[in-house]
Amino acid sequence: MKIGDVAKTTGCSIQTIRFYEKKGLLPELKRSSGNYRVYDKGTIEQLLFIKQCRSLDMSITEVKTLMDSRSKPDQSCSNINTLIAKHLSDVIIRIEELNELKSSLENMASKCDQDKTIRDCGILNYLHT
Amino acid sequence: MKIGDVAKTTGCSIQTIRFYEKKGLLPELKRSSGNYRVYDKGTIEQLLFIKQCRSLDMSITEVKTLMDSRSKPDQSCSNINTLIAKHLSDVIIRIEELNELKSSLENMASKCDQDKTIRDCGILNYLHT
DNA sequence: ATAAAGTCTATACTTGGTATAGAGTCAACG
DNA sequence: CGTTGACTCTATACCAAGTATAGACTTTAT
Repeated sequence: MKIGDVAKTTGCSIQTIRFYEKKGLLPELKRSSGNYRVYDKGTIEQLLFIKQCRSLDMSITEVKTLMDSRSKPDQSCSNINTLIAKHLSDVIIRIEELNELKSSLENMASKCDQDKTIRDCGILNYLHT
Repeated sequence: MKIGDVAKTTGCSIQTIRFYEKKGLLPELKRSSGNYRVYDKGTIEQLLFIKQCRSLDMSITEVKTLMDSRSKPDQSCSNINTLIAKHLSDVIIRIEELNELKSSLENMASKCDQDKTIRDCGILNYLHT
């Protein structure tokens, strides 16, 4: 399988696949006689795993940690639980931040309507305070 | 006033102030004989304005738009209202995305507890699906 | 044989800063 | 007057997570 096929199958772009490889997320890959990357089913699974993690907003470092764990099947998975718990707590904190932001913006938006001049704009005056 | 004083007064770092200048947010500044940047009260106000906008998560481009508007006091402020409304709607969309993310993560976290091996980790198995 | 499509590497760009290196400036102290 | 220390200058590189090119090479199809 060549990189174009992999891109179609996984939905990752060609550049992204090469980018993940450079970041160390796709180990030990072979090259054809013409120096083309050669992929197998395993790589596709790995890419889908990465995609799944990324869709959950995990960083590449986090994904790498998870993938490294997979190669040590007899170890405890407590660090994985911890990683996910930390990630979840980060998301919750971010939601709270954004909710406060939303209130501020709504408050500010209410200070003005469309039909004023810049000079009298309630939003700009609010920001200028 | 030199850049260090401005940094202390505004709470922006020295590098950040120079960065904003390079981005065109701090116009027409003077230099001392020794080529030091010289600031006045106006610049401080401008920096606080930028800081306020950034604390509302506006992009530098958005801030620039607002600052450019301030120099045309007789124009309508409708584009400012539009800018803020768009920004608010982006924030709301992001909150919704993060709430879905949170549900997914909670669901995934519930698939496992701390005391399993990597092989049997409910989280990894969930992600691998 | 040649043209088109695919792939290769290397590099630059994005956002909003942060962090150096190496050089120059300024004030104070002896 | 010299020199030390604090401050500032420019230029450059770095972060995340890709995206987008240029220019060269390989493979495929006609």
